[in-house]
Amino acid sequence: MAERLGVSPSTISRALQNHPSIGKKRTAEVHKLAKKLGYYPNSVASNLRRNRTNLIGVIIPRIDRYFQSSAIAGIEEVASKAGYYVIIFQSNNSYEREKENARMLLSSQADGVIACLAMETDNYDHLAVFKDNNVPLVFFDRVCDEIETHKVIIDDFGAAMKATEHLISIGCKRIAHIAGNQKVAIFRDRLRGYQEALRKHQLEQSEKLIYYTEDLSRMEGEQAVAHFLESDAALDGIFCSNDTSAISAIQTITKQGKKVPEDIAVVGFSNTPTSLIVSPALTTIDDHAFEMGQAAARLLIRQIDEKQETVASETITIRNDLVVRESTMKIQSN
Amino acid sequence: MAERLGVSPSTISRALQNHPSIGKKRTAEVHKLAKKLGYYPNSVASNLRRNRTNLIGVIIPRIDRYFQSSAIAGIEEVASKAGYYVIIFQSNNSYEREKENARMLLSSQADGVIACLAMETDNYDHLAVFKDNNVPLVFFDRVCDEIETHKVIIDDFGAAMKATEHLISIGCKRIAHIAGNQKVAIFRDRLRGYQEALRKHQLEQSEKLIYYTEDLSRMEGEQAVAHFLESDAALDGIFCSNDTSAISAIQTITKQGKKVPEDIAVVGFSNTPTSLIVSPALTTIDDHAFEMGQAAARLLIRQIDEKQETVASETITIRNDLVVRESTMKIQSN
DNA sequence: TTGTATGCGTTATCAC
DNA sequence: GTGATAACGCATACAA
Repeated sequence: MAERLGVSPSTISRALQNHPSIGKKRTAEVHKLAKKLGYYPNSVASNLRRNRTNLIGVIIPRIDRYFQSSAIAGIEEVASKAGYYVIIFQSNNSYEREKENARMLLSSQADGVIACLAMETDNYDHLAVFKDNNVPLVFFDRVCDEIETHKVIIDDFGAAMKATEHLISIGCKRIAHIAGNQKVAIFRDRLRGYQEALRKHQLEQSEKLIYYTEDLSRMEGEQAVAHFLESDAALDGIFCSNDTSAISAIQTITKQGKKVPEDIAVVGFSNTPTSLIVSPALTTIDDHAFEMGQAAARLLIRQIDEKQETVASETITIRNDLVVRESTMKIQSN
Repeated sequence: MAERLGVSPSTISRALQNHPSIGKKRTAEVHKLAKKLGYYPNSVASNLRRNRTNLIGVIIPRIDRYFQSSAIAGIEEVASKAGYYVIIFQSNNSYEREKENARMLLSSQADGVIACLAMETDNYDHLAVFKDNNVPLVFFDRVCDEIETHKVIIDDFGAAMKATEHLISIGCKRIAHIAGNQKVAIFRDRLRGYQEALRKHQLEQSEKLIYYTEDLSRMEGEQAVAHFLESDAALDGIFCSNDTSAISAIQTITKQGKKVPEDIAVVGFSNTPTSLIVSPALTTIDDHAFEMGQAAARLLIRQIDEKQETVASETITIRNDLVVRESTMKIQSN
C-alpha cells in the first residue's frame, strides 16, 4: 500500500474514492502517486468489506445466438453505464448446467441476476434460492410463472396472432405453423396466437397444419416443409416460430419449385439480420432483443438500488412490430 | 457460519472441499448441514484469501457479432470445464473503453486476460500493464506486435491469397477487393494476400480495383459495388474482407441485373451462417472462430497454471479453409 | 481533516 | 483428525 506518502491507509482509501472530508490537495496528490505506482485497488477485498460486488450475473442458454447476444449487449450497455459488471453463464439449455450456474452465481455474491430459462428447465428451486438470499432476480423472454419476481417479456400470443392475421390479410386460406418446443411457454403462446387468429377468422384448423419441432433448427424447417408438401395440406402460408426455421422453409419451398410468396407466403419471428439476407426477404416479428436486455438490466438495477423487500413484482412487456417484407408481398387474389 | 455442529470453522472449511484429513463421517455430516442450511461459500472471501479468482477476463469489440460471440463460446467452453468463469468487457471498438476495461479487469484480480483489440487502438500501454502485474495475457484475431505475449491468429495473408487464387482458378481476370479498415493488421494482411495472388499470376493490379471501407458494413458493400460498376473497371470477381460486405455485394450486383457468379464471382471471409442463406450461397474462408476461442482459453489457462515467468511467448495459428459454394461455381470459360 | 482499530469470510500454518 | 490463530486488502466507526 502506498503509504510512503506519510499518511495512513485510511486517508489513502478515502482519497481514492474522493471522499469529501479529504483536502483537495491531498486527494490530488494521492491520485497522482497511485498512477505513478501503477496502483489498482483490489476490488475483491473491497467487495468483501462492502458486501457488494457490482456484479450482475446473467444465465442464458447460448451466447452465440443472435437473440441472446443482442439481449446481453442491451444488458451490458445499461449495466456498465451504471457501474456494474456482467458475468455470463451459459446453460446450453441444460437444466443441470443451469443449476450449477445458479450455485456458482450465489457463491460469487452477485448483486443481482438476470435469467432466460433453459429449454429443459421445469423445476425452479435453484432459482428460487436467489429470492431466499435476497438477491434480486429478473427473468426475460423465457420466464416461468412458478416464481414471483420481475419479468421482461413480449406479448408472444399477440405477436403470433398479428403475424397470422397478416397472412390472412394477404389472402392466405390454409396457413400452417412450424411450432417450437412446447415445453417452453413462449412457443406455446405463439402456437395459441396462431390458433386464435385462425379461429377468429373462421379458417380451417387442423393438426395436419402444425409441425412440432425440437428447437426450430434449420434442418427441422426443411423437414417441416417436406412434411407439409408431401401431405395433402395444400397450404398457402406458414407462420414460423423463429427466423431460422422460416428461412430454411423459404429455401426449401423454393428448391421444390414453388414460389414465395405467390404459392406459399412465409412469416418468421425475431427479425434477426438474416431475414434481410434471404431472398425473398423475410416478413417477421421484431422482438427488440436489445431493448429487452436494457429493460431487464434497468429493472434489476432498480431493485438492487432500492433493496427494499417490499417492491412488488413487475412485469414489463416490450413492444413488438410486424416487419413486412417480400416473403408476404403478393398481389392479393381476392 | 455453520458451526452449530460443534466443530471449528477450519473443520468446516476443510470438509467442504473434501480435504483428505477429515473423517468421512464428518465430511458427509457437514455437507448435509450445508445443504440444509442453504449455505453457499462466499467466494469473494475465498478469492481474497487465496489470492486467486478463477476469473478470466475477455476484452472484445462487440459481443453481438457472430465471429466474436463464437469465439467467446469457445473460450467459455474450455474455461468452464477447467473451473474458470468468464467475464466479458466490450470495447465497442473504442480505445477509451478498452483502457477503462483493462483498468477494471486489473482491479477485479482476474487470473488471466484474453483480448481482441479495438479498431481504434494503436497504443498498447493499457494492456502492457497486465504483463507488469504478472497477469497472463492472450491476444486473439486482432493482435499487436508491440506486446510480446501469447497470440492466437489465423494466417490472414495466406487465406486471402487462397481466396483470390480460387477466383483466378475459375477464370476471373479482373478481380476487385473490398478492403477493411487499414488500421487493423488482419485487414492489411488480407489486402496484401489479395495483391500477392494477383502478382503471382500476373494479373492487373490497380487501385481502381480496391475499395477501402471503414468497417465492412452492409452499406459499404453496396457502395463498393456501386463504385465498381460505375467505374470502367469491368471486373469479373470480388474478394471481400468479410461476409457482411460480400453478401451485400452479391445482393447489389444481382439488383443491378448482373449475375453471380457468371458475371461477377464473389468470395467472402469468416463463414458466418449467413453465407448459407444468401442466394447464391457464398464462397468464403472459414476462420474457425470457436476454435480460436478454445485455443486462446487453453493457452491462457496453461499460463495461469504454470505461472512460471519463463514461458516463452507462443503464437498459435489456427487452420482456415476455403469453403466453395455457388457464388464462385461457374463453368470455366477457358 | 486525519489516524486507529476492527472486521468482512475464508483458508494456510501451526500446534495438538 | 481437529482446533486456534493470523492474514488476505480494504472500508468504516470512532476517536482525535
